[in-house]
Amino acid sequence: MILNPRPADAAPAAHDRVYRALRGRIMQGDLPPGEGLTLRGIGSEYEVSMTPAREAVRRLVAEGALTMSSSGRVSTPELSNERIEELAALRALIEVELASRALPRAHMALIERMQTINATIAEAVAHRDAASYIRTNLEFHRTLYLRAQAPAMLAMAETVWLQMGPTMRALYGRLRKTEPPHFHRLIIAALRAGDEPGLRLAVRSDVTQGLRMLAS
Amino acid sequence: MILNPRPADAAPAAHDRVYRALRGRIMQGDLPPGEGLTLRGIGSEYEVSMTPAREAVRRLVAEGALTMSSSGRVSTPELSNERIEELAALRALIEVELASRALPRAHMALIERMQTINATIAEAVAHRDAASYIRTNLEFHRTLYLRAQAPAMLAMAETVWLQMGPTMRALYGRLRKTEPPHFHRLIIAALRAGDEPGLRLAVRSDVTQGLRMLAS
DNA sequence: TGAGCGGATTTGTGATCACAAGCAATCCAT
DNA sequence: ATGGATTGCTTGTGATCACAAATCCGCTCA
Repeated sequence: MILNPRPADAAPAAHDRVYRALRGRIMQGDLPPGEGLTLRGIGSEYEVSMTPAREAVRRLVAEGALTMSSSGRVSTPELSNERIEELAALRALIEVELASRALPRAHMALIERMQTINATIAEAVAHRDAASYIRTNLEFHRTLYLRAQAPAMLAMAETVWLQMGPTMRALYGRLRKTEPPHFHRLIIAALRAGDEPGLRLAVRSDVTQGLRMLAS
Repeated sequence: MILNPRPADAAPAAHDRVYRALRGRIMQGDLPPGEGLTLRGIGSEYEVSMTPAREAVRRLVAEGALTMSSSGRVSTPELSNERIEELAALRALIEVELASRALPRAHMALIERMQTINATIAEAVAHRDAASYIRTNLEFHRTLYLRAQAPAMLAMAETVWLQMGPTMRALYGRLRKTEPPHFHRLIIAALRAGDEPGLRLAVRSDVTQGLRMLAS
């Protein structure tokens, strides 16, 4: 019985390649809010026809990563403050639960890996590299949450990240921040200590800190 | 400035019509888990070509309402027990928050409407009408959550419902239940009393009761 | 100077087709 | 009679095209 008919080295489907490329760019804030996209433009950029471009866009719209006007034009979303607050609240709910579930499985090797990622984040902050900052920050969280063994929850969390991508870029770009992430150290400390309430608080604080930037 | 260029009475786009029809059938448990779907079959059923059928399916797959094998075949998902537990936990997290946000805005008219819906649910239970039960049960919850004024959260909750649709049908179908929903009365009572902790507990209990059916 | 208008262009939508891969029923050899 | 190869049908994918609607740009007229 063949379990995985598609070999790992096979060429991925065109629509999936386009989807992944666009998704990565959106999630790490490569595209500013309100950026317009056209099917023919995407198609020529990735050297495919309109069909796979349309499927990739449709999927991203379904995930909330792109918005579609009533006439079918697609663009990156421009989030209202209310929606940003909602998405931050969702992050807090879901990611606190993910962290809590990951805690009993978080061994030393994982914590050290997170510390390494955290060092990379500090570097990105020092170099004012917003894209690298966002990408590595998400990697920090994902590394922890993968241990929760909860794929549906992780997928939900990533969907929220995706929706906030363009806005995050705009927020961090306007910010003159030099200090490395404070709450990440608290997260790591709580993991070491096996301190579940402390971990929940640290994750919630880290996730909602963007809101404070917004309010200022 | 034209805010909504597409009049309300205009014919909706074909792919959207197909999407809505399939979504409704999946969410209310019309399709059993593991049911296979074909693009040409969907197309002929709704009298459209493969293109809109493909877009509707692609969107439902992105939302987790359908699964796609590595060869591209689509079917309703057969959820593992671990995934059902995850989805129930997500429902508990998100819907408790939605209920909590709706509480201060829940006026008498809303509570009475929910009681009316609850009566319809009792009828569905008495008639052993699983599809009507699921549909009306979701309407009960949605009526409350709409008051939370949190569209992103509501969308997330609906996505979870969608993923559980086929499985819910299978669960309720195998159940020999005659009593109307107990926790719905607790929800209504907590709303009347303005009792937030009680409301949170009642919603959490109602949402996770399916898990107990699964364990038995 | 600016608002309204008309045509040219861009853009999304849906249908159709060619193609390759999957799947199943069939047929043959042992 | 049974296990395995093979043939034919089914299915998803991607390209292309026609079409309608939206958008944009330049012009005109107040």
